[in-house]
Amino acid sequence: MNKYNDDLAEPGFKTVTKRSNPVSQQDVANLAGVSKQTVSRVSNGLTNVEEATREKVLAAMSQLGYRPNSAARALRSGRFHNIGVIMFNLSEYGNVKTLDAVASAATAAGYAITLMPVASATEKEVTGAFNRLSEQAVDGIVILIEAHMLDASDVHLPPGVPVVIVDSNADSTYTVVDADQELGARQATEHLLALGHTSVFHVAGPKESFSAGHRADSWRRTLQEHGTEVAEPLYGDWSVESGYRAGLQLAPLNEITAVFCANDQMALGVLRAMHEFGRKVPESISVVGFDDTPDGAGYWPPLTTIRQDFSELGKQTLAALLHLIGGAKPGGRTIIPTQLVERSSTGPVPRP
Amino acid sequence: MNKYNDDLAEPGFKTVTKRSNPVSQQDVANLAGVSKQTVSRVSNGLTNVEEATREKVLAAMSQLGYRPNSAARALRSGRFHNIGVIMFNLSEYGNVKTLDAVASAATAAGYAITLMPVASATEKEVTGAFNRLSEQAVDGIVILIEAHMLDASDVHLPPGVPVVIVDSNADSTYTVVDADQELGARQATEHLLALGHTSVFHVAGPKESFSAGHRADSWRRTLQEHGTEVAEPLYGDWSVESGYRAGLQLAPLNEITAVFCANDQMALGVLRAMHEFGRKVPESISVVGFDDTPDGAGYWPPLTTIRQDFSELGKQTLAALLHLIGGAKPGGRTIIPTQLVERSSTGPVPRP
DNA sequence: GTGAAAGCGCTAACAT
DNA sequence: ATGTTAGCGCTTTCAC
Repeated sequence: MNKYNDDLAEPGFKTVTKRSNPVSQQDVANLAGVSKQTVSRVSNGLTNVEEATREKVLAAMSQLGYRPNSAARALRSGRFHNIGVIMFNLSEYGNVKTLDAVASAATAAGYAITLMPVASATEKEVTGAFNRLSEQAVDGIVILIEAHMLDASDVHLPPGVPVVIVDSNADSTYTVVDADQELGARQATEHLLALGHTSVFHVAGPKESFSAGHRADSWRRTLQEHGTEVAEPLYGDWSVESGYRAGLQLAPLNEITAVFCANDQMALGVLRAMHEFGRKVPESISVVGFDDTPDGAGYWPPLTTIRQDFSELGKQTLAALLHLIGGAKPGGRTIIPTQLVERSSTGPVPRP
Repeated sequence: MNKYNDDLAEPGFKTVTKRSNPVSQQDVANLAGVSKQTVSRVSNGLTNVEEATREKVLAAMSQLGYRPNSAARALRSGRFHNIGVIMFNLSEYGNVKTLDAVASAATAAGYAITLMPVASATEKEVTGAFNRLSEQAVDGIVILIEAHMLDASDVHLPPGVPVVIVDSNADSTYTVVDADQELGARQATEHLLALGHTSVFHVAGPKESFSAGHRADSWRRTLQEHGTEVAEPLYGDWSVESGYRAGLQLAPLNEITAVFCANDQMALGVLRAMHEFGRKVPESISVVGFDDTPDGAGYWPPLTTIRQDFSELGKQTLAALLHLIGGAKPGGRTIIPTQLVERSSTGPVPRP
């Protein structure tokens, strides 16, 4: 089972075969009987090559199995057609979904994605990842980490490299793209209020998270605007388990008839706690999530939640980054609206 | 909202700022008053540099904000310290989890990860991704696509580039790393049989999937070995929705008291169908999943499932690839064992 | 339309 | 311990 494990310790291998495909432009040129510049022209699709020559070159290329060496090309042109993504937590649905969208958009635009995972969302880790990434050949960097440490003042990214931060602080001097956390929390809260609930309890995400903070703030503000009382939220860590623990505390409290959870997973945990305690959802208590994960529709009961458009988020992120790479000035904020998805976990306030 | 959208259409930008950090070894050398070769030595941590010189160079480096140009380094050394990953479906838990593990192990070994998503698991797409990847500077490639099209005969990967295929066919001429699908399906089936169920129904994954096929085969074989009857399985597509549809068909059949689902999500769908129909789990019917997704413990009831060790899978994949890069011959299969996780969705056969 | 020359930033090989 | 030379594969510039 761990037949290779030993080698993981070594930082790279010493004895190494050279690049497997050492067919150069020169080789192609020799075979085709032209100069390597002509091969370069064909390779780059330039027009000033006679059709007959082009075909000779193409034939030689495929015969030899030529593929351009991107390192040489990048060295020469100064551009890499490669975008770095720094991520913490490849297990969170939203991040992965956003990564997926960024990657698809990047591929469509002719860019590859270099992934740089960080073990923890600390300043040191991110700075380190950033440095490794700028040593890798990237034209720009996307930071997919939502945490307060990404305050512009906290983390020192070497200037000059185009950066877009997803899901972070509004006051950043970087370019920021984000889902409309405020809107989403407002939609959830007002949906519950409109159903007749006198107040809405909140199971919040971790305090270090920007988006969790924004959702909690907006929930509180919405409640205040409607003149209803605001109870201190319970804080989770996005996990099902933490939602379950929160649900266990909430279930015995009959005066609580509506809960807004900062993500779908914690909502799932709350649902489980309600089932165990015997409180019916939505007859006795309504639950709303946030994210619209694909599983939500399969929860029991199917979960009412706030849909984040991660695809759009990813697209916009890449677009903003390409702008930066194209020479645009950093800064500015792009906000993607959210949407209420009404399923069966919410209902009218119970008659006492 | 789509302030940048127009630009996504263009394949790359025309007007482009040059690499933002044009500090070369030569610049550092000038400032430090040494040759650039010495800078190179310091940069690569070689020992034959006097301490005083090293410090001068280091000081010059940080003053200038020098970072090595990996393109030049790669061009020179023929190695990129970069591994390509071809993936379909960044939304499937197992794939993402494996990617995460591969990425972490790669980072630890000094390699970056280049992600190459494919829109569909067709031969054409994978071959295309493979080609784009070998133009990008990668030392080796991991293919994270489980589908029959990845038969060695079906897809033609240019030879020479080290490749490891995860979760694919045993007969491949490539190096293959896989979870022990057979063992997992056997564990699930025997767990149910041991509980006294006379037979076990199967909700299978899509027919194109290797792992789905392996799980179904092993389930069937286990049943046959125990001399119990085997009903034709229902086929889903891994989604909650497809599990729900299968569950709707199964719920009215009282003779079915045990269901083994090929993944957790379809099990979730089955659970929902049982709730709707009013069949109690596990009192009236037992359900087992496959994967051990983090949400499973929050399902109602908490899901008994088969745990795949995706972290180990990812680690072994990277290790195998590094071996290949180091010059090892391709071929061979590494199998990671699975494990039964017993929670509350399974119980003894109901008394009629 | 095509070719020759130069050089991107780096490291390996060979000086000293 | 440090410097000098050469050249990785490619594109850009300038000839023809």
